[in-house]
Parts: sequence; C-alpha cells; structure tokens
Amino acid sequence: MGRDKSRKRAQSSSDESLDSEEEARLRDLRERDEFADRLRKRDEDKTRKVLESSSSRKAYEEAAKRLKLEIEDREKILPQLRVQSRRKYLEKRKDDKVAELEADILDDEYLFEEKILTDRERKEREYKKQLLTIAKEHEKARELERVQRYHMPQDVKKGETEEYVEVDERERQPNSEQKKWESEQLASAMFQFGAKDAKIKDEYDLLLDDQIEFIQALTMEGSKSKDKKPEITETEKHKMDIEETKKSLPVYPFREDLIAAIQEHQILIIEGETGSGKTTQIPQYLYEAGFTKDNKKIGCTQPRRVAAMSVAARVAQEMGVKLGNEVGYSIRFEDCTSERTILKYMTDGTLHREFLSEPDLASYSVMIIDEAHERTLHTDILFGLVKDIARFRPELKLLISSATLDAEKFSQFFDDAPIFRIPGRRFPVDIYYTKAPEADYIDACVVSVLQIHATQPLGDILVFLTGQDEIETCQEVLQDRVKRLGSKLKELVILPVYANLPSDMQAKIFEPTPPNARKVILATNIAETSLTIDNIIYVIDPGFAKQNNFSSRTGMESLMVVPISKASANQRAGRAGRTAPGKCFRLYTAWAYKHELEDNTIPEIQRINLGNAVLMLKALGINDLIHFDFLDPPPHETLVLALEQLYALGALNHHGELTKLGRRMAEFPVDPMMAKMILASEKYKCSEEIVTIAAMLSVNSAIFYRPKDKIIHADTARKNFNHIHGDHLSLLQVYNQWAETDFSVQWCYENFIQYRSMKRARDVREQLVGLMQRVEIDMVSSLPETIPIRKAITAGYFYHVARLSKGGNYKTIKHNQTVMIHPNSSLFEELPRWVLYHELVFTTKEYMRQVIEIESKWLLEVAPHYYKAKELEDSTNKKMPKTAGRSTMTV
DNA sequence: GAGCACTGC
Repeated sequence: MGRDKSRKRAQSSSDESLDSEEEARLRDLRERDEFADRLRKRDEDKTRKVLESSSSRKAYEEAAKRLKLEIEDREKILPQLRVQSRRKYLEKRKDDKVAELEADILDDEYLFEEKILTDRERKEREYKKQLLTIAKEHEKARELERVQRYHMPQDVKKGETEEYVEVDERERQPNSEQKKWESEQLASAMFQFGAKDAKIKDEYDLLLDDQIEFIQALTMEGSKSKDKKPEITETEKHKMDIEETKKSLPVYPFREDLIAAIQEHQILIIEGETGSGKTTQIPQYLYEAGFTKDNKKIGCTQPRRVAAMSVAARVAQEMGVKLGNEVGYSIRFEDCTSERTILKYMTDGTLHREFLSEPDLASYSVMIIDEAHERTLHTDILFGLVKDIARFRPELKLLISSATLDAEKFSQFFDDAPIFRIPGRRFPVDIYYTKAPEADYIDACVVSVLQIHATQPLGDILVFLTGQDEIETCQEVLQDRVKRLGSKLKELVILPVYANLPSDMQAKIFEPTPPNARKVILATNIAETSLTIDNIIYVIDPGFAKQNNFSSRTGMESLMVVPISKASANQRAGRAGRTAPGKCFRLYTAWAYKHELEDNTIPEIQRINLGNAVLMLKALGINDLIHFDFLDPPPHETLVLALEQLYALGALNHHGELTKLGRRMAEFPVDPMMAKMILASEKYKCSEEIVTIAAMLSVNSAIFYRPKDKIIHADTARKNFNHIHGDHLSLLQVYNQWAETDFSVQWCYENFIQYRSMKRARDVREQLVGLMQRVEIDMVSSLPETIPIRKAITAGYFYHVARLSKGGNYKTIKHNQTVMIHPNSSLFEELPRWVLYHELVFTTKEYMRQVIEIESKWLLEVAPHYYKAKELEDSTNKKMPKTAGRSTMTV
C-alpha cells in the first residue's frame, strides 16, 4: 500500500532525470562486474601459491615499506638495511628450519607410531630430536641475552633500527588461543580412553528424600548386544593395522555397492548413524575408485571446525600422507590445503564462501554434505545451490549424508534421489520417564543425580541444562547436598561445561574419572553435538534448551528457554550409549514426549536474520530469492526485510540488482549493516578504528567477565572503559589499551576482560583488515577525532536509530517501538536525545544493546535517500510524522 | 538495573 504510493511518487518525479538514473545504474553494474573480475583474477593468482593469506599480507607490507623508503634518504639507509635484512633472513631461515625439523619429527611419529622401525630409522629419529633440543636450547640462551641487551641501549649503534621486542612470539601468532582450544578438542577426539570396567559394586541402601519415580518406557535400539562389552577396545584398535581398522567399520561391507550406486546416480542420500565410518571412509573409496582423476577434488562439508580438522587428520593418517597435501581441510582463519589436495574437508560456511569465487564448483567431482540433518543455515543454503549446479553439471556427484528420520525428506527435495542405508555402531539405551511432570527441574536433576549415584553401578552422568546460570546453581546445590550426605556416598566429581567457560576448565571433563568415583558433567547443549565425552552411562534430560529467535516484524532477537524436539531428545539419549549400554532419564512424562515435543527443531534458516545470507545469494547472481529452492523456506517477511535493508543500504538498486557497493559488501563475512559501516570508514578516514569496532562487536558481548563473587570489582573495572559518546567507543578503548600492552593476558585478568574473546576479536580484526585490502580500502586512523567514527557507524546502522520521547522512553524511528538502553551501557544514565543501537534484544524488556550518541543531522548526511529533514526535526512541539520516510523499492 | 544456548564465515 505504502509502497504503491511511493512508487507513484517516483514515477511522477521528473522524467528527464530518469534517463540519467538509468545511465547511472548501468554504469554501476559495469563497475560492479569489473570489480568482480579483478577479484577473480587476484584469486586465481593466489591459488597458485601453496601458502596464501599470510604470505600475501607480508608481501603487501613489504611493498608498503619499500614505498616509504623512496621518500626517505635511500643512500643513507641502504647499507644498514642490507646488513639488517641479511640478519633477518638468517634468523628467519633458522626459525623455518627448526619449525621444519619439529614438524618432521611430529609427522614421523604420527604416521609411523604403530609400525616397527628399523634400527637406522630409529637412530635417525633420535638424531633429529637431539638436533631440535639443541636448537631450542640455543634459542633460549639467545632469549636471555636479548633481555640483557634490552637494558643496555647504549650498546646499540646510533641509527640502527633493530627492534628489541620482548613479546612472547607465540602469543603474537594469530588464532593461538583458538588453536589451543581446538587442539585440545582434537586430542580428545583422537585419543580415546579404553572403556572402563563398569562392574556392579555393592549398592548402597540409601534413602533420599523426595525420590523421583521413573518408569521405563522403551529401549532405544542399539546395533550391539546389550550384555556384551565392546569387543574392540580403543587401545587395541590403535594397535591394529590401519587396514584392519578400516575393514572393521560398518561401512566397509557396503563399499562396492556404494561405489556402484554413486556411479549410477548423480545424487545419493546416505543415511547412517554416527560411528559407521562414512565420513572418513567414503571419500577414500571414491578416491580409490578414480573420482579424483583429471585434477578434480572430492569435497566434504562439516558443520564444525573441530570436526573438519580431526576428520582430515584421521584420513591423512589412514592414507599415509602429510596433512595439507593430498588430504587437507579449510576453515575460517586457516586454510590447510595445497594444489595437491584431492580430499578436502571444510566447514559448510567455508564452502558457502567458496561459491563466491567458484560458483559452479568446477574443481570438484564429488561434493559430500555431511551431517545434513543438523540443518545449519549454511547447509540449508548449500542444498539449494548444489541442487541447482547438479542440473547443469551432470558429471558432478552429490552425496547428502544424514542421520535417520530426515532421509526421506532430503530424497524428495533432491528429485527422489535414492537412499543408501548404512548401519551405525551404538549400544542400546534404556529410556525412563517420570510418572508425573516435574515442577522444578533443577531440583529434579539434583535428586536424580543422587539417586543414580546411590543406586546405580559406577559410570559417569551427563546432565543437560539450558545455560551458565542454571549450571552454576545446580553445581552449588549438588555440592551442598553431597557434603551433607558425607561419607555415605562414594566420591562425586562435579564438572560444568559450557561454551564460555575458559578452555582449561573445559578440558577437565576429558580427564579420566578417579577410580571408585563418579563424574557428573553439567552441560549445556554443547554436549549434544559439539563435544563427545566418553564413558557416559547415564544421561539426565530435563527437556529444555535456550533458543535464539529473530522476529522480522520488530527486528528483535530473543533468547528463550523452549522445550526440545524429539530428535534432540534422542540425540541426547544417544550420548549414554557410546561406549557401553546406557540409561537415559527424562524429566518429563512419556505422554509429554509423544504429544508435546515437536519432531524436529525448527531449522536455523527460519529463526534468524538473513541479511548476510541474502547478500551472498544476490552476489551469486540469484535474483529471485522469493522463489529460491529452499528445503524449508524462511518466513517471507524475513526475506523481505533483508531485501529492504539491502536496498536502503545501497547494496541493491531499484531493480533489485546488486550494485558495486553490494558486491564489495558481500566480501565481508558480517551483517550487511556492518559491511556498510566498514566500507563507509573509507570516506570518513577512520578504517583502523572501525575495523576494531567491527571485530569487537562480532565477539558478541562476551568481553566483560563477571564472576559471581567479584561482581563489584568487575563492574568498576568495566566503568573505567566507558566512553561518554557510547559503547562502540568503549569497546574501541578496550581493544586499543589491550593492544598497547602487546595483547597481554595479565592485563585482561586485571581488568576483568575475557582473554579468549579478545583473542577472537583480534583474529576477526586481522581477517577483516585482509579483506579491506582486498576491496581496495586504505587503513587510516582518525584518532583522537571520534566524530568521523560515529558518522561511519551511522552510515551503516542508520536503520537502527531511536529518539528520546517525552516520557523519557526511547522510540525507534523505524517502527516507533518503545525500547530502553541496556543497563550495561555507558549511556544508561546519560539519555542523549538521539541514539544509534547495534542490536535489539528482548530479555526482560526491549533493550538496545551497544549504543552510541549521534546527531540527527548526520542521518541526512549519510542516508539522504532514507531520511527527510522534516521527520528529524527535534522540536517536541511539532507533530511527528507517523511513519519514517521510505524510498521506492520493488522487491 | 540486567543476565550471554550453540555454531559458522
């Protein structure tokens, strides 16, 4: 309705300007395609090199330095520089050689640990190790020397520019914290403890108050017999020859049939439970069957980074090659592949990004979408994209791999593709329900844990809770109860685990349970799919989880506790049957399971803001998104909102086509508004600051640490960073101060800042800086001036503006919705007239999180097409326009 | 005067 009116307005506007408008549109499209061509060419050059991103950045820095030199007095500095560069070269060469040696030894041990070595081989390995020790000791000695020299600057010749940096070089490595966490995950995925003897010990006859009555309803069938212990323990498996291990996997007998089916059909749905070996084996079978001829690759996507890495490592080991050569993986911040790579594991998001540079997947002969049943946003979009490609690339094979239940649905979506079933390897799990609903499930969890501990044979317990808060409460209550019961019970080790928990504390859940004790792990949904803990025999499932929902009507996110789905409940129960037969206690009735739980969790694509996804699809040339082939289409309003926003940001023209600006925005793995902000920093000459703010906003409010016992200290520390103009600038101060301390851990600790989040912000920042260079933006700083920074933010987020109304409330300009400044904000007590917010969240009230003060006239400056001067008049006597001015647009 | 499930680019 409103849109029609505005369209008419556009039509009636002067006809002569139409021609020039059309011309501008065509010119923009031309420029957009030229830009895309430039990117493609650059990418092609890049892929020829084995080492890419970091080396190209170094090359860039070198070039910049060289340029600077031209201005300075070349004659004077050159001889000195020559000496210096020679020294640096030798230094670097030594470092490289040491690293190479170290990698060599690791590889050697990794690949051939089970093999019996000849005397010569053993000696060689010993020699290498010795060499490495010596090299390291030498380095240590030098390190000491360096520190001493630092205190004697008079030793340095005047004019010599040698740097004496004391920073721990390992800390300076990008992603080191991430890597630490991942390597821990990796280790836990690869080395498994043998199944512990779960002998029935003498049972306690202990009466607990208010026991919960459970009734056993059914047993989730396993493929293994109930009474038998696993016939192959993990340690034995390690000793087995790799070939034999491969043959023992459930998928092995299907090898020939599977290859035949793939040869016959273009698309195949593979239904198989975890533990069938499909993820590691199928790509190898395909390789052996010749699918990688003609320089083609086999790709396999995973929803998680750790999975992509660990599976690739396992397959490389099985094939006896070095990881990163024939078998590699590619995840954000880390590309471990080379031109030789033929089996490539990657995260679904990485493949999604790869589409931008290779929209037809030309370098792949087979693409496997693994864990499709998890229905991540990226997987869902990939479905539509690969289905489309399969139509014009008949030689491309597609394998969609999923757990049970969903296979039929996938088959229907992919034009009735045949389903290939592979059995899994799992133990049966007895399922128990409560007789009556439980009112307080935390209390019910505590009681159940004690009940199991008192009456059931040894074996660890896994409890699913919804969040950190619940976990902490439960932990306290449980500890208290155990203390009161005293020595009547065996030892109970209580361990929490959730994503925001520091990694060293997370790692504790993987430590073996002490003898004669029982471990209780209180976990969030992280233990449902992301972490796999061995030796869990009992699972307690209250049936709830926190879920994020996005409302396109209000543009608001809300994190709410909701009942889980049947699929999720079964996934949780399955966690009890990994190493031996297990039991799952559901704290709800069988009736509730049957009638109240949905079959499947609502897929992500229907629950979140699709701004970035829509921009990506547009960048891939998919113009008609409303009719895009989604497995489950997102709500119509969400798509419309995303398109409207992209239009308002100038990423789409009035024909709904991608503009040059939009093409540049699509390069950034961030929301469109943030991408626009980053690009606007070019104009306002504050790219250094904006990219920091973008990185800090991306780590999602996990920066300030508030331990329960030191809340006052933490809050005071936080207030020290507050900036009078708002939270974005506070975040900037946090980052810059941290950077000044050379990214110190100690500093974070002293200021109640989460080191892990800061590291992540630093990684994100580095990636964004790389991308900015890619889209041809210079890095410049505007400090101490902050107005340009706030203007650049406004250029991206002019959609997110609210004004103080008479009642002391804020009203959003867009929806005239009442919202409040979040109490954590530095502007909470300031109440400026005009504010810009980063996000709207509904918790107990409608809150704006991350707020800055702006001036209304900036809105006219950065978005003249979106705001009219009249509606921004500040005088409160004047009538406010009912709706915000909206420009024309056809979706 | 509030409160952050989990992934991923």
